[in-house]
Amino acid sequence: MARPREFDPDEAMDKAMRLFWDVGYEEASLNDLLRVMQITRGSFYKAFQDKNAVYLAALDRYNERVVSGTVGYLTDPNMGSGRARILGLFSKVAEAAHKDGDRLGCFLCNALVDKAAADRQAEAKLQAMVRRLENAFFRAVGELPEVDETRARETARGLLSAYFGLRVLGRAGLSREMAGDCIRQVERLLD
Amino acid sequence: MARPREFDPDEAMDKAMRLFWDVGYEEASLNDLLRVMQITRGSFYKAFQDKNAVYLAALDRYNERVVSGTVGYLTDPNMGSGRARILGLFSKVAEAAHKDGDRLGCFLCNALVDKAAADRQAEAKLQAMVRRLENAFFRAVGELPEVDETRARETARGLLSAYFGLRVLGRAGLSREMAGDCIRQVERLLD
DNA sequence: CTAGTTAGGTACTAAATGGTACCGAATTAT
DNA sequence: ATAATTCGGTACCATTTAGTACCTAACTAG
Repeated sequence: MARPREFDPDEAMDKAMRLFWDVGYEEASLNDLLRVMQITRGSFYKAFQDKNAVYLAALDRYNERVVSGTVGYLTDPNMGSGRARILGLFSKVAEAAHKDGDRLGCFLCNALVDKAAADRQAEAKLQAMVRRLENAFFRAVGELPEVDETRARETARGLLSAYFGLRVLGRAGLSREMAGDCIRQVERLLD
Repeated sequence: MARPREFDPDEAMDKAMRLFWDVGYEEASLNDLLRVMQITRGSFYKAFQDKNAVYLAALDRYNERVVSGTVGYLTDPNMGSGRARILGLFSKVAEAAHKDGDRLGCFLCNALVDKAAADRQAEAKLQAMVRRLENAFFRAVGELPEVDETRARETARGLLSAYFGLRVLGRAGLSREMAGDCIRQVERLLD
């Protein structure tokens, strides 16, 4: 009963997420957002609330799309042993650090560093994602032979920390050699 | 042969570094800087070049003061065995994450995430600091029994990644329990 | 065909941004 | 004392910021 939308809000949100992911909240100006989303101011404020709401939505989207993918991979018994899945994840992260000339890194990790303290809503979302990742590692580690619950939790947290560390080093432009070394250390945590 | 400065540029730079450290480059407005440095616009532009130059100087300062301190600790034979120094460093990091309600984290780590891609001068400084830390870990690891050069380099890089990981988790407000678990995993890398 | 409704586009606003100009104040060399 | 010089403070500047107002375009229900 009115004029239909000429853009796909879902696609636009996706572009917004990518921009926030890449450059963070402050560095992404509204004009930058409009450019990558390929919409104008009018459409933006009609379809969405404001910049901050879009940022929070981008975090949700990252959780639903990317984090869920990672959690799914880490906990999918069809993708090999727990050990293989963990190492596979780290290999993919290392590989991504080399393929993306953009050095995207991990939105969660980036956001933890540059937005964590500021926004309470964002912080809650970020902590939830951290917990999801930790629990996914925990489940994968649980499949290793001879690990009790306590040990599995410890290892999961060590892996989580190693994961973020690799992401940060990715932003520093780590060499293939260095990535390999980091992964070899992760391997040692699994023995 | 002129009016003397009424503030200590060194102290002011220190305050500037703290602010950049805490909130990053973009989030620290010039007014914020002037407030924490306790000087006015006139003094700022007389004593320093511009905001970006102060940021770069803050990175240098962090390198000279904090990174050098960490490197010194990691490589000082008077501070116990290589193993003890490494674990001591991680304990201090975990402790800092709890003492600072501010959740400062590590300026290097923060800057890698939110400024790395943007500024070429900053990036060079950051990569130099990363190398210094890696080499410090390498020297400490070299003191462990039964490690050859290759293995020491690998371990050093694993530790570097774990270090940044813990710093990121610190920004997420990690629990004391979680920090302990992460450190226990670091311990396993040293066996 | 028309009235009603919503989207798209743009001119605009108030506030904040980093940076400059320029003034008076404080000091020193003569 | 005075000239020279640098500092501290502030008014100002152009630009950019996120957000709003409002008009026209496009569509649908009747």
